[in-house]
Amino acid sequence: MPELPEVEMAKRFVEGRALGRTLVRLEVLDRRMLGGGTEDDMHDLEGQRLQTVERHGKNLFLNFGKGVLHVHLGMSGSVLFCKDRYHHSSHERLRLNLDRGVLLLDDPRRFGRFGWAPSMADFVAMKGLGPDALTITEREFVERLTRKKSAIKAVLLDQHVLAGLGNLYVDEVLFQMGICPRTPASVVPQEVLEGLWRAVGDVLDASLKAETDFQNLPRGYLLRQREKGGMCPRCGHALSSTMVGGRTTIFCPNCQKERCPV
DNA sequence: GAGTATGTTATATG
DNA sequence: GCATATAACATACT
Repeated sequence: MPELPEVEMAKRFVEGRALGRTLVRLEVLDRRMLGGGTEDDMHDLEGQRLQTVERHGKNLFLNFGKGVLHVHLGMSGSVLFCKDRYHHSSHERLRLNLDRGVLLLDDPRRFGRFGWAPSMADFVAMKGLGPDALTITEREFVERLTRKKSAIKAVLLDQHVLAGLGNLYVDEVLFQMGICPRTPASVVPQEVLEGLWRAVGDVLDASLKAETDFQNLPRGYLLRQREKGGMCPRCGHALSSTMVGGRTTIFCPNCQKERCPV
């Protein structure tokens, strides 16, 4: 589920239910998922009020004043809320008992992480994350991509370059721009990189507008076809599947052959 | 059983 | 240091 738009939805969800609420008791239900900080650090947040909720890339931060609770949803994580404190979900890993209601982190595959950090900025610096994909400037985007020799898909997936895009949305923006996923970033002309920057913003905005439901995306989006193994929404050619940067990559061999080294 | 999966990190190799 | 590939993590689903 979680790339940038899904995490942004989770942020809004938490804001709507828990902003201003006091964390009465925190329960770590799976220590294997502990990321930064110690369990004691997390318990120090008890008694504090949730002041703000922030996001950087795919990372979510609940700011309790005395530091932030960091959450990464991994491949299968989701945030749930229940009014009833006796309610349990099938794969809950972290439980935040509030003065009204309970926030749960549910994650079947346990690829997610949670922990404590002094602030979002500290966490981002410590991990060396690139700028957030939704707020990066055109200039910075071009600067960060233009000298990379790796396949452009691998560069866009690298959270140290740009934080927030995952496998599905990278395929989408490359499709929108007609760029072959294997093209080295360094051979993409500057004006095309500028267009790509715009495509990143447009695709993320469209996904948020669709509330991350692919079927609600505009016609002409690759994400609507991905499951069906179907046809290019632009030219009708059969979509291809290949591996780039170790990930399954769906693309249209007809629309995305510009400078393709394959 | 095999193959696949929206993520990240460690490790090995050139 | 960079680029690339691979495995590992843990679980669910087809």
